[in-house]
Amino acid sequence: MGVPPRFEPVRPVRAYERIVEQIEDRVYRGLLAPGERLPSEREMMAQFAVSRSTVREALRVLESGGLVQSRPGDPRGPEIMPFSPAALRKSVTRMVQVDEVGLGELVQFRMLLESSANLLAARMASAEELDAMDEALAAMTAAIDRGYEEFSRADVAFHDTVARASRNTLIEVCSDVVRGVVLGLISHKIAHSPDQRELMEQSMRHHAEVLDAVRSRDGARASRLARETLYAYYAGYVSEAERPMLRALLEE
Amino acid sequence: MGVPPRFEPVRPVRAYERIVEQIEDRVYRGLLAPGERLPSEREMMAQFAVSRSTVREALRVLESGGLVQSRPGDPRGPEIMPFSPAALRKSVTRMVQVDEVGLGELVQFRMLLESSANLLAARMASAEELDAMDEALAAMTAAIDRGYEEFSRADVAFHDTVARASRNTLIEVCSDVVRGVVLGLISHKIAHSPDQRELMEQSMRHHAEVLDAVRSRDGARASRLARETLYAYYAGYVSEAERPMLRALLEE
DNA sequence: TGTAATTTGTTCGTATGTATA
DNA sequence: CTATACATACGAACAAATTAC
Repeated sequence: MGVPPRFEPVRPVRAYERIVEQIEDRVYRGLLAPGERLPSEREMMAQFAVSRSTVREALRVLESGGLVQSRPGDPRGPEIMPFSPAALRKSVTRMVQVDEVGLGELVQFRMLLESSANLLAARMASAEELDAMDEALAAMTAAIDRGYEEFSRADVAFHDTVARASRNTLIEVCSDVVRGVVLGLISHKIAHSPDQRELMEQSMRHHAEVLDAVRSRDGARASRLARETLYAYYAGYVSEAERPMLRALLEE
Repeated sequence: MGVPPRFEPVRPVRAYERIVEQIEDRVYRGLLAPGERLPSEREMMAQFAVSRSTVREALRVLESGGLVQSRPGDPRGPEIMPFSPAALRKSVTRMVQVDEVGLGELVQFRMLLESSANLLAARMASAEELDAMDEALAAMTAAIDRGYEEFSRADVAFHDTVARASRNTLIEVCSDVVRGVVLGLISHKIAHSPDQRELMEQSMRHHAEVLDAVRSRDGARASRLARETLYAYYAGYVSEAERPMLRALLEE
């Protein structure tokens, strides 16, 4: 009404960006599905009417986003890739690297993600998914004697199963990403911990409790257990200044 | 123990990737801060001992990740950029575009994010932040007469203030991203809604309630209000099949 | 199995428009 | 206003890798 219509600042659009847009658009519309192939660089050079360097810049950008993958000498052309959380993981990793976020915030975020995942899993999990959790828990138990590496893999599998049972892909993917970043920051500390075996046994008991709550369809308890367990595990690695932030999620 | 050590599959590392790694590494170590400049393409071509095209491919990848920005004719060279959630937003947008996640999951995720943001804001918000929320709410009230565009901007400002008060950058950024994607999917429906004015007034009342709960340091209430408000707003746009997923977050 | 054809990875040289000093 | 240095974009060429016959 009283607001004068204003123009937007323009940034020169480079040739390779137009190519990226066109290809992204086709993928989004489903006209180009994972597994299918893009034309060869020389073919695209002709279709887009640009030089090969320009085509290659576009391909490098698409590749860094995980949308395509090109391999030398492959006459079938660059491959359209299925979705992968790799790009998301890189973004979060960068936030951590440039000190935009610290370990405390990561753990806090993981607490709220897993808390929600457990709540939803308790409500939604199918019999098959409960069985899968059983298996994952058994794998954890068996892995205690085989070292932290193996135990960590089984632990990840358990959390993955629960997250998938939440029936929310965003929760699933974000949990995976944040868990990966947290482990990347402190897994070496755990791996060299003197009371490593006790940590694993304690973890196993906590996971058994979670599974029990999920199976009993007790979402509130499963949710609370997630927060408590994560706090018990990671609070020691978080600076004292950030610890009250984590406790805020416990006293609900 | 019994596990035979296995080799990892190798992917040929291309020249431009090594360049990207070196530059990313310097930025992560703080040796290259936002605002600083990279050498010119010709200079890098000499330092990395590669061709111009290779340097350019690396720069395009870094640019698509939001890490640097180069402009034609600028003799100071490509600029190191501060962190921006643009890359994160793009990843999430892609997940939505390829139908990996639907509106229901997005809204559910937003419910748990804002629920947590409100909970933490009630505990952590400073007097200045409470004042900022007051201002944002006043702006919303004033914007009701100026149309949905303006109201939406004020609404976003309010949520941003609350998210920032949570003192968790991940929550802040993810809320911003998911909110943007959701609005991108349905803002045109709201903009053409016949009972638009009533929606805005209702929204304003809900936000006033949230602010009251935050100011009273009543985290549980602020948290519950976030979930209820979002459900009341967006459930109508979500398919009936997905709606029970949202309700699961209400009955806690 | 080996060979030929095709493709990508990379380099080099050049022309053009643009921003800074 | 001019000179300089820059980024954008083009095109040709060679080596290495992959597929297919």
